[in-house]
Amino acid sequence: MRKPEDKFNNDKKLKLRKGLWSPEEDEKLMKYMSSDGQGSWSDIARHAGLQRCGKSCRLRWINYLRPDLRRGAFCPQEEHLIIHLHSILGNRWSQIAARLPGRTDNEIKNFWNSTLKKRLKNTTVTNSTSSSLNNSDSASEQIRDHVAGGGTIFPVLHEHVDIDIMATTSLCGGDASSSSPPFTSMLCPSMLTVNRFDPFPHQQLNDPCDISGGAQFRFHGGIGEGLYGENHSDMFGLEDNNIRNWNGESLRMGEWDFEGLMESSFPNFLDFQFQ
DNA sequence: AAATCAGACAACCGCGTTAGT
DNA sequence: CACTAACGCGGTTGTCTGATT
Repeated sequence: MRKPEDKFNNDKKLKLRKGLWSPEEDEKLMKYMSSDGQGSWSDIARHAGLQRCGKSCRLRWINYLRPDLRRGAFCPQEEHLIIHLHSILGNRWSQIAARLPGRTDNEIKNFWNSTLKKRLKNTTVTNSTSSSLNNSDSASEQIRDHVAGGGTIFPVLHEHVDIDIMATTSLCGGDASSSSPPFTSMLCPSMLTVNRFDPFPHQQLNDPCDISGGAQFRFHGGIGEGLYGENHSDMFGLEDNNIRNWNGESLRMGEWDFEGLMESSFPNFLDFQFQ
């Protein structure tokens, strides 16, 4: 046992709040995390004066209050990255989130289920009238199968890629040559070998693509220019034999099963040519 | 203007894993 | 080694909000 239950747990049994967080609760948690943010989550919940279980506090912090969160709409680049990562990793949202700076697994999961899945399904239906799509994940499964078989996702997705690349310029602002790169530069090989990403990238970047002032990342136009400015920090979190998630924690549980696949699939990704 | 619907997002729940005793 | 609290993840549900009728 990590820590014996103490008298506090008798108190907490009175009643724990559930449901949406109030601004006051947010403030309490924020204040506590910024000053004494240590210990187990149940400790934090108690000491911050919250009538919440530790689990709820953890979730609130990770998904909403964390200062390094990048909030707002997903950039087209992020969308493409999610699609590709999902094609490789499946519903391993935490692993996908670990490669998208400032995004949470919950956010990505919601985005996938509410937006991308439908869009991909439509695209796939449009592109392959011969195949039937009976279950809700068939679009991503088709993509995954395709990637696993050595292909790229682009034959399936090229229609909306064209659209999104067009949209990139207006959505992300800045000059199109630097902030709206084609995929070939977005996924340049250097991204696969450089440093793991900085957990607080907003401290060193000023990105026109940023929407809300949270964590940021940028895409440069040229091969050899990496992400995260001068650092070439790796949004894919690949470095040596160590990988960390967005909280800076080491990943566990067979995640390396996917890293090889990740690396081997990205060169295929680069085969794509814009029309 | 009110009712309904759909999409997006926030939060909870259950389960597997980790780690301390 | 067994037990158990804490943690982390993915699936699911609940709530809110804007669009449509």
